[in-house]
Amino acid sequence: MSPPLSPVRTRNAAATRTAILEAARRRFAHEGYDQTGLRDIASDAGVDAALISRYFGGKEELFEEVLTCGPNIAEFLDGDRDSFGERVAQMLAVEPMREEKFELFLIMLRSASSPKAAEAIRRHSHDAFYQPLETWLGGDDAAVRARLLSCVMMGATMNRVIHEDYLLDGQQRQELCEALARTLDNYVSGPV
Amino acid sequence: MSPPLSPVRTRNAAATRTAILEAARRRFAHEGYDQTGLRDIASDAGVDAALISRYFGGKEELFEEVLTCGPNIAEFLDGDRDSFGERVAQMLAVEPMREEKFELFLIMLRSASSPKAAEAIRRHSHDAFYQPLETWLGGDDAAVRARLLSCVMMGATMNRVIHEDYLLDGQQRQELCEALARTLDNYVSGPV
DNA sequence: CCTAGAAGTCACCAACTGATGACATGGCCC
DNA sequence: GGGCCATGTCATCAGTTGGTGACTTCTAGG
Repeated sequence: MSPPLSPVRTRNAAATRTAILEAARRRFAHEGYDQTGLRDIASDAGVDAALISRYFGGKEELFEEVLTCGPNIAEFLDGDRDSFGERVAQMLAVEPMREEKFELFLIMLRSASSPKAAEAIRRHSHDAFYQPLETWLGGDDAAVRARLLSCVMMGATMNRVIHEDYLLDGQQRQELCEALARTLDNYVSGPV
Repeated sequence: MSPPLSPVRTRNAAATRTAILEAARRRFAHEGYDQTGLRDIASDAGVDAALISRYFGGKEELFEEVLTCGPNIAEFLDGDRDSFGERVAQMLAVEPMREEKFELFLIMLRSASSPKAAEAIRRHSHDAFYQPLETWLGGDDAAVRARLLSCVMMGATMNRVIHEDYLLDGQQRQELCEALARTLDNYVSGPV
């Protein structure tokens, strides 16, 4: 599927670990937990599959490690508060989905139905998404606002995953982006 | 998992087909395509697993049949246009998720990551969700409005699936419901 | 009552998965 | 240079899955 990430790597445990983690993250994001086999990850990382179980304990532990060492919501929270909606909407509706920013969403969406992965996702999506978002929002109804934001972000990603944007042309995507931005900004600072 | 749906059924092909379809729909909705085995469905339907392949051709064909014979968006489109937001938001945020109305969403969310099921989902979600919704909305920007509605509906369902509502209490859920209703109604008839 | 064929069951297959223990190999320190 | 241990590979296992063909059993029609 992918070219090897670290072409030169000679018996360097740390580098091998990283290569496995990166390969796993990409696989989990683009195919989901169930559809990703240890042999796939190993092949991408240029490593024998047995090594993964030895390094991480097993597939589930690898998945947890991928979640905890990966990107989180902080990226979206950086920057001007007033342009939050526009920044996020741009990513959700316009930017190509292969972006790394998407990986967290994709992993959650594509793996949430696997019982083995569900608990890790639930925990991580709370700790590395909801909680920071809620704190960033502040105020009494931060929890509800965070949920509303999450609904739109998740739903927009889900729709792109299912339909791969076949249904909307560039113009419509632009309109979608603007509408999403308004909704998001409203959830951030408007009346709930 | 579930009690047999048709306790008395003696060599009645049509009834057996229906029993299999119902069992499959529930399984696919609550566990997803990958996690559901033909043996699980057969067990729920009180039938031998071999019968499923013989009746439907295979798991993929069964899945397609479940989608096409199941509920669609029409249920949400019935009733007063002005109360659309409230009705849908009520379902999304308040009503128990075991409701049959949810099954279409759950099937899509929980099975979208399976390549075998993805194409059927894409097609069905277009034919039995987007298209009717777009027609119902009407107007030049119906496609964009349909997408916006879909984002919120999908996202809200996704969040409930992941977090099972642990994060919100009754009061917050009520606030969430009202906010969702406003957003949905705005997408239906407000300025996009 | 009896048989033909539908309805349902059983045993089994090949493919795949995650995992494990035995083995090979290369780099580092003395 | 030589041995040791971390690093990596190989063969293989047990479990599960979807699928298939041969078999049994029950019902309907004569």
